[in-house]
Amino acid sequence: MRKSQASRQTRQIRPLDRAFFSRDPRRVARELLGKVLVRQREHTDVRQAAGARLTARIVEVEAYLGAEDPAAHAAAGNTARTSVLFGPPGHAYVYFIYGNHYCLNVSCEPEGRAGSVLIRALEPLSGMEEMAKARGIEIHGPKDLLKLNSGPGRLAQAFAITRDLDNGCDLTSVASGLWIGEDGYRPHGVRITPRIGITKAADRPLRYMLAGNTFVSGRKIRSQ
DNA sequence: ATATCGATTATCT
DNA sequence: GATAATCGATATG
Repeated sequence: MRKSQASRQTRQIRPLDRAFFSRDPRRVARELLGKVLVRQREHTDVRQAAGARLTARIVEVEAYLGAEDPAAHAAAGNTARTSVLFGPPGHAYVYFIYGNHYCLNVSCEPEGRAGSVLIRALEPLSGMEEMAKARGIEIHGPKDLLKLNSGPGRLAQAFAITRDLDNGCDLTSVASGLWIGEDGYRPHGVRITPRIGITKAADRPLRYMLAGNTFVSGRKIRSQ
């Protein structure tokens, strides 16, 4: 077990409140590191056991600053696609990209402003078998855990996040079946770099990650 | 080890 | 018609 990983311990998880998200996305991004994404499916049949609870710690995010940020989808204005970004904070903005992948954001700032945070990588805590099944892979060793949630498209697939089902859902509500919570974990260090995979405003330092965490997306670099 | 490329579709020009 | 907040496979040193 590498010491760079965040704690695997899972205490009780309590959802974050709306005020947490009603702030500048840079602030929200930094403070989301170490929080936990939870997927608990509703079961419609009483005789059927509830699905496994999927939980994973947020280790990498990016801030998007709203209408004035050229790299943000909100720069195109309030359209059918981006309306969630302009709505109340703490809601899921799910978009489809490159014909293949869904990505999960959380809306930030008070209603009317379109800042958001893109969730880029998670460290799995529970439900790894379910995640692997959703990803269409098998886990044979510790290295395979890196393929579950390290990358925005991957984590969306692992958590079975789609636009039809999850866009606009309230991430502060346990009843949503998809929410973000706090389990008492406190990050040790935060590292900040430019955002990944964008062409506009590509130099701004708006990518936040837990320093040295193994589950951050992208290639591994020695000496950090 | 890094580099390049194809997949596949919603959205905007 | 072009581009995109990506991933995985393949090629090459």
